[in-house]
Amino acid sequence: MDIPKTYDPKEAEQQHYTRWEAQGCFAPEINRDPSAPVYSIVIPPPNVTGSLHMGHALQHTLMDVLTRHKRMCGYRTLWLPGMDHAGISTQLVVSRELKKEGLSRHDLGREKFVERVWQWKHESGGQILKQMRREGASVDWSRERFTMDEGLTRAVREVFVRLYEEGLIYRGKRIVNWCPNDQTVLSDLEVDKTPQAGKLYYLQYPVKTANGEERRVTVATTRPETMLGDTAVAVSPDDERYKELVGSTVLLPLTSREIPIIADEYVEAEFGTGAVKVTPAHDPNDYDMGVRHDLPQIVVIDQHARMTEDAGALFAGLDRYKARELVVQKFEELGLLEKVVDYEFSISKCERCKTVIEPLISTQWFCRMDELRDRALKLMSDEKKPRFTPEVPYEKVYTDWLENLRDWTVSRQLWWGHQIPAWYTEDGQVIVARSEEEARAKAGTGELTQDADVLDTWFSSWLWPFSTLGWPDETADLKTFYPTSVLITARDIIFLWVSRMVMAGMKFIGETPFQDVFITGTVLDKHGQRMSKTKLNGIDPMDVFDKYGVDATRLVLASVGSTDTRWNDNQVESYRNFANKIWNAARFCLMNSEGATVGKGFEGDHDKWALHDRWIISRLNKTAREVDEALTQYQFHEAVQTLYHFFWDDFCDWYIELTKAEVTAEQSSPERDAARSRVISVLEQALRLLHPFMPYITEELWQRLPGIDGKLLHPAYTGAQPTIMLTMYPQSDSSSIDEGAESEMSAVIELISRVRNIRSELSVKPGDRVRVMVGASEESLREVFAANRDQIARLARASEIQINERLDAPRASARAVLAGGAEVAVPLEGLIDFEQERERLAREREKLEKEAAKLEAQLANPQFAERAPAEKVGEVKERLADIAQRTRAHQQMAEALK
RNA sequence: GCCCGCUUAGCUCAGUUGGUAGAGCGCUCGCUUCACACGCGAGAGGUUUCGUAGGUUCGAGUCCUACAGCGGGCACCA
Repeated sequence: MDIPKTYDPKEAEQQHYTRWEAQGCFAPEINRDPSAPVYSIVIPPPNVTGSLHMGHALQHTLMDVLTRHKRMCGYRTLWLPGMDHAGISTQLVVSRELKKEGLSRHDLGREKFVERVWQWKHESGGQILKQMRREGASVDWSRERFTMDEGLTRAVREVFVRLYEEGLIYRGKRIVNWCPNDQTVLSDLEVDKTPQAGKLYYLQYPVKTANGEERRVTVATTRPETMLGDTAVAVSPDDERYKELVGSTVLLPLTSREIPIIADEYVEAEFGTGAVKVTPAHDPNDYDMGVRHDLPQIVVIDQHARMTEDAGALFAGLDRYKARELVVQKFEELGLLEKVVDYEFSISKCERCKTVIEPLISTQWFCRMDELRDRALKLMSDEKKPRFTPEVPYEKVYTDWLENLRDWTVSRQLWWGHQIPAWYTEDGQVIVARSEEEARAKAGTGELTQDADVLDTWFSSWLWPFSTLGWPDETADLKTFYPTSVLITARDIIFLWVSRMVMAGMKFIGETPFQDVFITGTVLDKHGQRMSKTKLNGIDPMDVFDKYGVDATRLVLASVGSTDTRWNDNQVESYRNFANKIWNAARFCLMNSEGATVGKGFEGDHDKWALHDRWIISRLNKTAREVDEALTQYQFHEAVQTLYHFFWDDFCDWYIELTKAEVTAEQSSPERDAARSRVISVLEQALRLLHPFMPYITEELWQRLPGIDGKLLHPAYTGAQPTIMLTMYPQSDSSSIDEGAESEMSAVIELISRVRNIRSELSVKPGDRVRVMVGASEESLREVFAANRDQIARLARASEIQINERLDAPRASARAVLAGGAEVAVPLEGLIDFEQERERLAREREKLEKEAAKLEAQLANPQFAERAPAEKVGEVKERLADIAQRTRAHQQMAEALK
């Protein structure tokens, strides 16, 4: 048998994925059971411009673990992949490419530019999907979707038309977030507020008084250039200082305008000077005030962030920052600049290009959210859907945000995206329709111009859970896979995406798009910083795959789950070692596989099996149960820990060692065949348990096991090519969980450990065999030790094991106490240093005494005995009795040394 | 300003109905024992202890209150 000593992940990672894919293992159609339950997940569509980062790898790992697990449990499983067209990002990427050729998108024109984007998409887009194959993601590629696909575009138009017809979508003139660089409007969610050090300018406006008396009102601003568009000065209605001025006017410097002083609740008397300049055309709060007081809106900054004609001849055409300097300079010359102070404030920047946002009044399309919002909130309050994991804090974050939701700006001044299905007649009539033909029919004329804007990228994403399944058609996929089972995503798109999907799902299907929402943690760098492109502190998952293997990386990511975790190569290394351990355990089984058959060896009366066989089957079933429970509750870390310890501690450290003598016997025999079959069968079950987490190594090893064929597949997949991913996930059988075997095994393990401890502490040479004398008053315990005499001798490196009712060891023996009142002694004539041994025993006794003192204090408290449940009191008494027994034995041992 | 999370062994983190503090890495000692040195065996390490101070309870890492440090979200910012 030619198996390398070290597992090389690369080979397995190259082979199996293409085979799985080619054989259709990822598609739900592989399941032949018409009554099979359904499990479905839609991927959060990554941007077409994106490449794989740790956040994706984390989400994908969790989705794949769940999908593979359910598939092995016989579910009709769909994990649907796809991508988002990512309007602004993609347009930026392609524009940048054009720029290298000295062109702008305007040079090409809209049609050619969009063609160019599609070309880019085909050639360089979707790197991430290739990388997903390496991750082992078992997505159904036959159902891959893109938000600009024909079908999804149809869904977008359908939704737009329906919402428009219901009056939920409307066109209006409002103040919006404008990015002067990208030349488009942005929703509030696409704007980053970043703190910035700046200046606060105190400007004085002369008041026009009846008697010609000189009086000035001071206003403060961080944007002096906007004063050119001021149409009022506002003060608090309760402010005594200004009360008499309300109703009078000020002469706005640098302009020939006279503007009123108004009173508005928005102004806080205590803040700043208590007087606020009001620029309705360039500030959202001022806009609202302007509406309240019917103030004119004077636009002084245009879409390129340059000053308009209305800003006055002196300023027209200037950049906003140049204009700022000039305004300040002019105020200074006029003696109206009171002071300039340093000031820290938040500034709104475009999420994509980081340009400072300019609030502008503009005509855009909006979606009214109150009705949609109320339905989502009701779903949460009445039915607690969707169920968030972790529930704290995300359920509250979600509902709080919904409660304060405002209308959604859905139009964007871009070329890449879903063009708004609205047409205008020559006389300005608006026709909203599913197609141009429909629009012509509605308008009764062919002379139509389509709205030039496109829809916000999220306007297609919010339909993703059903548009990908064929909606608005009543497709079989929609009926089968909607609602999806769970959504796994990052917390930063709960508002942008998760909440909107719930609203769209309720509105158009009448049902929540997913039962559960699992929010992943964030993978941070080793200093606890977020990984980001600008900080260059990101760790590329592909590099980690190359270095440690995909399976090891997946275990780390599964352990991350929902907690923020600092990335640490040590952890991947430890799981790389685990993969190697699995490899070598299998290597051992395969080197001793002659005569073995997977699935055999555990025949006959369970009670007659050897202890270690009953024990490992019990451990296997408990592990299956715990993994199942952990996954049901999305406790991925728990599942990984359980599997790790089952495989390494129970299976490798104990089961293989306990059976080694039988398995490696030189003479072939039915007993040897059976022992070999048992160990390889347990291995096979363990590989199945591990498969959702470690798809590659488990498949690689499973394929090598003797006797692998289609018969091992889950009944739902009968007829498929043999692969571990279509076997049945081990189900816990409570009748195989044998507490008796587990406690007997603990006694054996404890005995071996105590002898090993003595050997090590007293520096017995590893090769030296020792005599082990056991004294146990309980007959059943003596029987357990006797039945496992050979294994104990082997693992404790003993020449013989003497088992008696009472311990009768030579004076020169090292001793230890076991549970159940048993004792063990290792005669070490000539080796033992009496003083050293007394000290060792004293140390152990000290530990016992400490624990006993603690328990005694607890029992001595009358309140405890009175109020604690009898079961707990009994437990403490039992433990104390055990310690007392051990302490007595210790005293006798110390006596024996004298 | 409002809301939330985190603070447990040197490091990274588990600890889900309150009931004997755990893992991996690192460290110490001993081993090339015929699957594996990416390994095997043994051990130290948390001041009666889980950021600090109180409280509830027979009993608190776990529940409550306040505070501190770190991190996150939202709002405002003339």
